[in-house]
Amino acid sequence: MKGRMHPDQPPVTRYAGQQQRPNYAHPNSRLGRLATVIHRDRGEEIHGSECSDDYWYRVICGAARCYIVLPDGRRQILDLLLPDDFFGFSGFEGYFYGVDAITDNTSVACYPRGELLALLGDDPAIARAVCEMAFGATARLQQLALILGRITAREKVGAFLLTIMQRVERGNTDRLVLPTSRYDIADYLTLSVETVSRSLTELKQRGLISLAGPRHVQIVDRNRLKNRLAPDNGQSAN
Amino acid sequence: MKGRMHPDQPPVTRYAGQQQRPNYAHPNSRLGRLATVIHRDRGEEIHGSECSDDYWYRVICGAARCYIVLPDGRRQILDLLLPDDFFGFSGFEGYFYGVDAITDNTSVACYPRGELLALLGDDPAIARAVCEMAFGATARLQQLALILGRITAREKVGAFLLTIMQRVERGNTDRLVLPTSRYDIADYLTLSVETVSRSLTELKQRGLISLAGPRHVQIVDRNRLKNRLAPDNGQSAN
DNA sequence: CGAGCCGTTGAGTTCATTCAAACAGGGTGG
DNA sequence: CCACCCTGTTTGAATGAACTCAACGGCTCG
Repeated sequence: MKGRMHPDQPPVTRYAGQQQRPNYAHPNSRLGRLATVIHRDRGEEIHGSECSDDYWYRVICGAARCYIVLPDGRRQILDLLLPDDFFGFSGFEGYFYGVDAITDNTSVACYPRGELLALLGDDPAIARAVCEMAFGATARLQQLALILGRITAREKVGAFLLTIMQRVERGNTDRLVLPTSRYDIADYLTLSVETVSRSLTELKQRGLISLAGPRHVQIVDRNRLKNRLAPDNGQSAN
Repeated sequence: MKGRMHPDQPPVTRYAGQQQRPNYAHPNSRLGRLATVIHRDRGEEIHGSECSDDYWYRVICGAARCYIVLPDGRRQILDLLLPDDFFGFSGFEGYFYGVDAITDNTSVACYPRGELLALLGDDPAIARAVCEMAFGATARLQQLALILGRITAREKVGAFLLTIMQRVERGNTDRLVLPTSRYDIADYLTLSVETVSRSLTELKQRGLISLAGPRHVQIVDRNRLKNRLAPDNGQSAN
């Protein structure tokens, strides 16, 4: 659990914002002084709902998963956080939720909710920065809802690959090193691990992607991956 | 299609924020002057992606649905907007999206994205208000992702009922008048209409809810509805 | 080497979907 | 008043897809 798990793990310094974003929260800014920075290796808990306060989280380097444990014991990952991504849980008092590192050497800034809210009214720059981070979180959640709304497992996995590729590689290339395990993908897409695995091999066999090791993905046919992965269902709903 | 659609529709003035929120955007405030207010009846389009600008939307009275049309023609509803709810699409350039009224006499304020962003740095009060609206949108999207993450259709429908009940009735009662049709529920939960209908009748037959007309729902057994609707799966995931 | 985790593949079952039909309610017009 | 249409909702039957259970290979680490 400690050392390198996969020799092909990506270097954790890669920049991964959705749009370009200012470099908020320098350690000596007002926002930065509010934060508690936590360093963790893969699989270790960064924060959980048993902590006394509610927090918002921002990944500094590495990657993290924000999840909720459902009443039936399953784990739903609500967000995958790459550097500069921001996330806060809202209205989940009854549930257990938490943030784990998914790569080694991950650093996360934790902002106490109340104090962060109190700062909003004081400083327009802070409010603006927080707004933009919140919009970034909203954008990722919209993407997740859209992916979860897909019908077939192949479509979900395909949309996941395209989305995560956009965030990790910023659209510069067709190759991707996944920061997530199959289990994390499954918990993110609400699929079983087996189905994720089967979908990936099927996408490979259809020539839409190619795999070089479990985490090295190359997009071969972007259009087919984006548009119609279901065999055939052309008619609209409603 | 014109007059009152359901005589039992709740008065549209009911307050429906997730947490208590200030009354932003009075028509004569800076934020209010930015807005274009649109009035629509049930089923009419409020705004769409063919419009020249990107907008953020806030429901003043009535109810609305924010949706995206997927490449396969299906419609995914990303948010149901009740009074004072705020929503903006992010990063869906390739897709068709829109906002429709789902009750008669619905009014929606449309804020042009660029101008709204420009205001953020100027006025801390505006930035704070926009922040809180964005957090509200984030909270609803998290709830949606959590609901979509459920396995069975019964669980999805049950979670939907509890969530929408919380938002419409604010937890004061066990009775609810749904603002949505079965079709809207289906597009929100990514289910077929038939499955939504079947799930509701099954929940009724199990004694978890009771139905008086298609839109009158009463929660009978809140705990069972919340916790385990699947027949039997006690073991934890992971 | 054995233990443990991750990933893949196979076989059988469950469950949501599609296709199809029927019913209820509102509205209109003969 | 009744026939008719249209929308929304419900129910039935059959198909198909993802799930569970199970097993195996690869890899790391102790």
